[in-house]
Amino acid sequence: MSMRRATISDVAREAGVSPSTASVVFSGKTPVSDATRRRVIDAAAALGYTGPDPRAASLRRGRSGIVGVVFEEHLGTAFLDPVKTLMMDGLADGVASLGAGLLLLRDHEPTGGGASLMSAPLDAAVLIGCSGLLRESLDTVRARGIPVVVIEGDAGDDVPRIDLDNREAQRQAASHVRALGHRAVVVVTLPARAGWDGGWLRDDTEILVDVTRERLAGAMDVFPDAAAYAAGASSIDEGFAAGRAVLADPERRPTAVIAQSDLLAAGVIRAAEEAGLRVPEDLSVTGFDGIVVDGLAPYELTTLVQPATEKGRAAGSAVAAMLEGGDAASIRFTCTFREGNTTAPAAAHVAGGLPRS
Amino acid sequence: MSMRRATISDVAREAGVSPSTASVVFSGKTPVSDATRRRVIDAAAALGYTGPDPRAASLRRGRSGIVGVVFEEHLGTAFLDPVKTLMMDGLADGVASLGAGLLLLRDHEPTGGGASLMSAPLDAAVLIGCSGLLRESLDTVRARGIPVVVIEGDAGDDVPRIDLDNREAQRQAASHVRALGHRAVVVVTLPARAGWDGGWLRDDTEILVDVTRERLAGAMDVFPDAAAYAAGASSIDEGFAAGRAVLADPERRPTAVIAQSDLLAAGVIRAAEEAGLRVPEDLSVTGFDGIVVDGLAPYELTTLVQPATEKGRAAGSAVAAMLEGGDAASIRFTCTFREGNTTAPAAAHVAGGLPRS
DNA sequence: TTGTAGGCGTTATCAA
DNA sequence: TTGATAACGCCTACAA
Repeated sequence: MSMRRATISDVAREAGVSPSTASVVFSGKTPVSDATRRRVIDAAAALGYTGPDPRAASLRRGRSGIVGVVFEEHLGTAFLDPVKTLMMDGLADGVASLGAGLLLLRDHEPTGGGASLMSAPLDAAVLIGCSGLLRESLDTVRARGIPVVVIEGDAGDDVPRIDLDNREAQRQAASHVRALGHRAVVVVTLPARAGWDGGWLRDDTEILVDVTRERLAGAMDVFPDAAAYAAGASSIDEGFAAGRAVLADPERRPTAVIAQSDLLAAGVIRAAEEAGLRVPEDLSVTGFDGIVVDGLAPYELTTLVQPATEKGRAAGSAVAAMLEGGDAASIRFTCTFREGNTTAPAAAHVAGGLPRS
Repeated sequence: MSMRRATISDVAREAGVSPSTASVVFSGKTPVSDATRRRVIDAAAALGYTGPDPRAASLRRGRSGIVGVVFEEHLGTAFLDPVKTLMMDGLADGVASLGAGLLLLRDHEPTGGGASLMSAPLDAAVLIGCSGLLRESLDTVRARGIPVVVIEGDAGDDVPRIDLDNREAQRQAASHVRALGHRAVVVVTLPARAGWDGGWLRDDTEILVDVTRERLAGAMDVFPDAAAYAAGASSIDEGFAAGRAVLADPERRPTAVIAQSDLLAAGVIRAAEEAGLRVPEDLSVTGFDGIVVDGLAPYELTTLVQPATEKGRAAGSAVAAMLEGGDAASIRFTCTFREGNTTAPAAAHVAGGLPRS
């Protein structure tokens, strides 16, 4: 029973046609007479042939139909973030139009053995994030001559990027908060760098994560003196911890918190509730992302809606364009400000000074 | 500048050795003298050759180093579930030892064009879930003669499965609840089938999802008369909705809710808070999964901890075993009961009858 | 330790 | 509409 699998030649022979004709029946690239097609199909069925071997096809065509997606974290960590999850969906769509699938890759292969950027049969690669490892991954991919797109990362000039107007968007939310009369404002930011544990940002703290820096700059454009607390990750729990820290001292409580993600904002709201503060009456909170935060109802965050799915789709399209031989331009997406029920005018009596960090 | 990429033959020629020698330098499968190696490496560098073309190598070897993971939903939906996310991590580990990567596949290709089970260069496939489509996917894969493993799904006898002792585990939690004196208990279950919108289960409701059915059976073993409300999905929001429905009528309120997932349990707790009930004093709640529910602190769910990462890793190992030519046995994992602070003895005065659904 | 030879299964090209 | 031919780039017996 150890007979080898049927090949297209076997099918052709069985059907009494040439291999090229049989091939064409499966690829549909050239007209074939109905009678011939029938014979080939039947022969295939008889032999249990289920179609061309993708490996051979990809060698011949020079395409594997696979796009690598490189994460800098554990897959588990990456997918906990709804924004990335949405991006993946968009990306899946984007490359599907190209007839490709997504291969998950970690840029820091733990076991050393796994499929890697070096050895996977990729047509193209999408890099996500902005760590130092990205640099390395980028070099690998480019050495292989594979088209690459970077989402949310600084990759040098000749690599198309998919970006967001982080600073402008955040400035918009901050302006909204300011227009409501808030003066005592604290920013709760995303991590300052990989391995960050949470804590107040000082003037000399180096912020290595682009997104964090840009959004913070946007907030500072409006509130130059605002203190900023960088959370350990983008999650409700970390937001909660940050919120506790920010609201710890009743004397120095802000009347508004600008959070750099919806999850962080949700955590801050929890912390406010714990401290006996009402949102938005006693504390206004803004988020960033515009995702659905599971379990946050009945709050609707005042936030910046980013087109996460679109970003993924755009990356897919960019990759597709490059594979067609074209040049993919970088794209900068715009966030949309959405007012929810977590911001309200500042109560006059609580306006007070805040410490500069 | 449109010169074709260098091949291993080019490198060999440049280095003054034969192609096979050059090949061996890259694969390391055979000893090569240092001098030769040097020459080959240098030649490669000079030509910008970055290693064997994975497409050609995979044809020759008959292995692509790619394992397909088939989901029955949108990727976004799938990854919102922390359990799946953990499984993916385990799976990534499991197949890495095999030198493979994970290719994301949706069993219901929306655009029709994308990489599919039919055409992707897979060495093996892992199917997750238990819908009707699984059947179809399974047939496709097996027709191709590709090793396959099913996680949490009924796949017929000769397909290795990775399973959980759902019924026994749930029975254990139910027993705990019963030992605490609860008699008025409602089960909040996972969806009864794809497309389920949430609602009470009646005796004649057909439950098409294995996990739902098994866990429910476990609860019914202990509380044969318990009513059951099937949520629309495993999320806090759906749990909240279910909780509202379950707690709606003060006259018929249960003293304990057995939820089939931690996310659902978290939602039920929210609903309880909303209804002015204290957990666990007025209402005991149990979950299932043992994940970290972001934002649930300070509650610690009484729950069944399932080895999600292990499940993924086991699937990876099973696949690896099959690729080695061996037979992979099905594995059944066991959950561990963990008591948190969301269950407490039933208060005597609220013991009351519950309607049978 | 190195080289030779043959084929992995397909498909693009061109001619019939 | 069909068929012959020639790669695609690599790897592995096996021989030297």
